[in-house]
Amino acid sequence: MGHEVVFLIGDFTGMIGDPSGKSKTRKQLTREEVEKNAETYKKQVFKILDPEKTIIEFNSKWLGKLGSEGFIRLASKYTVARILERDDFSNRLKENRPIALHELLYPLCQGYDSVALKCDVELGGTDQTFNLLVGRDLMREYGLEPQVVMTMPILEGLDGVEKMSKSLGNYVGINESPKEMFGKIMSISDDLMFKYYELLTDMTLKEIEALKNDIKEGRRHPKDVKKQLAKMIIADFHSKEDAEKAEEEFERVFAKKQLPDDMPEINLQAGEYPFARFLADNKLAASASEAKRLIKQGGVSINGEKISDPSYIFKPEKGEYVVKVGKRRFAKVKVN
RNA sequence: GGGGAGAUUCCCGAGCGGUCAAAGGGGACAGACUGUAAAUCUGUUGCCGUAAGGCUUCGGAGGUUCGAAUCCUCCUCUCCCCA
Repeated sequence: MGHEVVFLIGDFTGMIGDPSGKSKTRKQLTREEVEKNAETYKKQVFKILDPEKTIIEFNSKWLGKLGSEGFIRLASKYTVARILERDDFSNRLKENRPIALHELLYPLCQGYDSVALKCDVELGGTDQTFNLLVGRDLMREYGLEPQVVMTMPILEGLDGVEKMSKSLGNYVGINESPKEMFGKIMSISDDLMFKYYELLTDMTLKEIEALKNDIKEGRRHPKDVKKQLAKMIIADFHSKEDAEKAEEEFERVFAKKQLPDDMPEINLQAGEYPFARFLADNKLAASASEAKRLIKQGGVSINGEKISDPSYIFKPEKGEYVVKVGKRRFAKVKVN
């Protein structure tokens, strides 16, 4: 329809921190952090968007120029009452939690982006509805045709509760290895899997419905359907071959309990090592204390043999050992 | 400007001079079960140490005390009420 796609990186607004859905004041990012993030965003979007047809913009370009005067003028276009309509603000107010003044400015800044870009349409998650609508109001104030707002459902994270986000640690990263992706997707619940089908694949709702029925009537096993999901997603971000490989690897390691084909290697001299210390030093456990706990709980093995003594002394001789910690931490120990 | 309440381990939150590395819940991790599912059950959850034990932690800095998360002083931050 002759639209241009602009992928906007909020490098300026990032310094405020989006208060959306947050119950507390968000940590402000420094210039450097924001710039570093921006680089990784670029890398990630082009896995999906066509670089030829996408313009990347940074909102510091116009917001940075606004200056104190410009900011005051911008702030004069909106009222406190209207800003406070926002759920997270009014909730925080009600519950006597702090709201810093700059947070109130966030929606205005984001709205001003639409003014600066003279947007026709802005897309965002449903959690962005308020901010997107402020954009419309501001456009009107600045004598522009208000943009059309399109929102999409929020993708839940692996826990199935919170929205998927890096800071919550419940995410699958676009840049992650096929292997990681596969594992993470396989660990979601069956219910959540359909949501992922909806939001992350090109399958129609009808097809997904059919899938649900197949499972319900026993024609397909949920595990296979989930594997198919994982493969589809990996094919999008990596390739079909990578997806196949990830599946094989997964089957080998978890279904057949064999070893992964690439393990981090640890080189060692023959000798005696307090085992817990050894695990901590090689990052297989956060600390020696934690390593001891894991051993006590039966989560640690050498060459498939469970170690149960927390004060075990590891006495490797020349050769190779496979150390397994928990379900998914492996290391190959090479001893000279 | 005046008055009041508060800051506790990853998060929420109890504790109010020794029995506190600190209840309880959440999260996370491990084990059982399984489909590495989810749910459930059990356990673990500051660091060092083979252990005995030691060390550091309760907003920050001092102080009182044989002994402080707990008492005092100052500081920082947050919330409420009045102006």
